[in-house]
Amino acid sequence: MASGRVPRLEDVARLAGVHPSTASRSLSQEQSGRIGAKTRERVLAAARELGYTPDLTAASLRTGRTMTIGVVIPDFSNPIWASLLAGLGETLQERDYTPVIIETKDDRRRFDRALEILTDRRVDGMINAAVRLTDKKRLTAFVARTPTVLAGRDLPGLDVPKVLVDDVRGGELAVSHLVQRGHRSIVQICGPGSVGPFKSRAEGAQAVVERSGDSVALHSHVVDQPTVDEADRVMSAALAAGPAFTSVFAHNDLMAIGALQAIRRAGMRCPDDVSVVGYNDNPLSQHLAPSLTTISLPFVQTGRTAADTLLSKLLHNDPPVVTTLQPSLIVRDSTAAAR
Amino acid sequence: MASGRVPRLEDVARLAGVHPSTASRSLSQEQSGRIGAKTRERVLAAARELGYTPDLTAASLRTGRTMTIGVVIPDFSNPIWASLLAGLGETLQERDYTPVIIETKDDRRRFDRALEILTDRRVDGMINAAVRLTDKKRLTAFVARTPTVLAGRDLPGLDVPKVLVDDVRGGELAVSHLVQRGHRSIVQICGPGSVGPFKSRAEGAQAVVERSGDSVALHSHVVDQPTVDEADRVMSAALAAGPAFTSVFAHNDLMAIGALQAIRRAGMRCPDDVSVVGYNDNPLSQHLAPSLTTISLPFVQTGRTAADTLLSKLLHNDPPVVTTLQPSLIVRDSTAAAR
DNA sequence: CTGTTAGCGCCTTCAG
DNA sequence: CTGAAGGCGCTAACAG
Repeated sequence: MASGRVPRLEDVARLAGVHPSTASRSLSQEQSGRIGAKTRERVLAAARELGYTPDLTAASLRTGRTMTIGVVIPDFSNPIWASLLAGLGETLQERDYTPVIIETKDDRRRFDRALEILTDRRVDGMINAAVRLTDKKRLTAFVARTPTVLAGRDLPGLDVPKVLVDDVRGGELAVSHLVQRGHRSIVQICGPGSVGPFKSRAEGAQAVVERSGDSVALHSHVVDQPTVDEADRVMSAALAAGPAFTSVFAHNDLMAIGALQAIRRAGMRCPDDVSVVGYNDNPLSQHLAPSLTTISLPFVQTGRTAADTLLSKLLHNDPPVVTTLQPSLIVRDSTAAAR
Repeated sequence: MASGRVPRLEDVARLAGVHPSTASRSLSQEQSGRIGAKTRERVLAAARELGYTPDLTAASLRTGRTMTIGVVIPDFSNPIWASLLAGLGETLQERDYTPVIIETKDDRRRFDRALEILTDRRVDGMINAAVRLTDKKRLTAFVARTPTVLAGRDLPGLDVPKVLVDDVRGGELAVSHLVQRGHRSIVQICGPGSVGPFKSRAEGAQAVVERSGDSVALHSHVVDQPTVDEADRVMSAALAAGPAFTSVFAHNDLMAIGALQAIRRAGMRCPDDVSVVGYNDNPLSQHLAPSLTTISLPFVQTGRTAADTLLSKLLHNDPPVVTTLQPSLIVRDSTAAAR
């Protein structure tokens, strides 16, 4: 019943009547130039007949390359990382690299474990989208051994290629949109400060306020987890304390949804009473009621560029480059002029 | 600068003053019983000092096991698969297996490519949550070589362990909920029939209607892609044709969102004018306005059980088992009594 | 309990 | 252009 042994190179060689090394060369992309066309054809035919496909893991022992790339992300359940994976997966697959994807849940132990697993598997490189500002030490050792690209989250002082988004600018876009619509009192719901992009968004927000010369008040709240429920809690408290504000900048769309929920529960309306700006432009955000004004980030391109950058390091040993992509404001129905 | 060579077993052995194979045994879980406590301690110390960690891919050549499990899912961007991945990832990691995750986008070529990649990598097993009813042929060959578990989607006639959800029951739950609330005209938005669970949901819906003895009308529309936009399109058309219906059963939450959107745009209200039931209980569905009545599926448990089932095959060669988990109805605000 | 030996499947020198 | 030989790092048999 079981289809018997998996064929090896030797089986192909025997069937084609050549030496295994000749078979190997015939099947490899690089070396196949040095092989007679007829021999090569015979070998390919034999391989096809047996259903032979080379054992990549065995080959890696000899070549020193596993053709795997570690990919570390915070969370499968956030669709923004799905876009990143789509971008980089496509690019890696074109070069026959397979991503080994691990999620950290922004948990320190899981992050460490991820690096261990990637080390044990001898991945040829890593794309890391889950670094926190507190991870420098443990990353440094890894990075010394394995080519690494940071994607989406920076770790200042780590000298590796990076593909980043200008989150300071993103924070500016969000808050200046509100200011331009006449809002003078803004509540900001910040994600954890250990995550670089959240820190940058807050900086951008602050910069706008400062440029406005004290005419705008920014009330910032930091949550431990950037979730719907946490934002709901913060927003409810803010509303209960007396809504001296007319707008909200949430550091991601999930938190914006939490804010919307709290606003609704308090019997107020968005955007009539309170305007809300999110961040990330999650796929569903445009389908909410009201549809969410938010900051869109080029995640697919981030993934693609991160993969390109890593491959250029791996294949041509190119020097580290930092690419910075730009966010953009998407105006929808959750923001209106201040009342 | 670069931390030099990656240490090998030989380096550890030399530092500990033992033979490499002794070092190997000391580091392995299984064999370490047959080693003197002191020797073992010396080896572990040496390994720690050098930062040694075994090359899993080299070891696999000898052991014949790669300690990798292929995981095939339709789509990273759908959070239900994230839950599946969470469940199975946890379980696999406990046994030192690493998942190699590939998405198919429910595209035939990508599905084939996924199987090729997993074959080349010599994964020890596969958990496949992306089979379509049309995939039997190409799966059969793979399954003969590699232990496989089907998760969430069945392929009748394929004799492998399966962890399924009773989607017929799910369809029944959804539609009988509507019937009990007095709805006698229901629009059903069906996902592609090549995907087993969609077919089953439609069967369940039909069964309820038949049991009602022709007192309920079910108008079914099949879409190519189970997306927000497709459902919006179908729903808009249905509304334009004259809303002789009072309720909608969408085969997943995304399509329910599309339906809600179309209803809103047509100037009608949910649940006042039209009730809507979704399927899957996406994380965001409870935060929509109105919050979505839907069918909840145990995805985390599906993942966990699939991993357990596969491991029991791998480790104890247990015979194929089919586990069927039950869906449950979550009543929220998108459904009300028929007007 | 530990050392010796061999070889997993493949690719890559080196010869011819 | 093809064959011969060696070895990547590790672990499993076999001795002792």
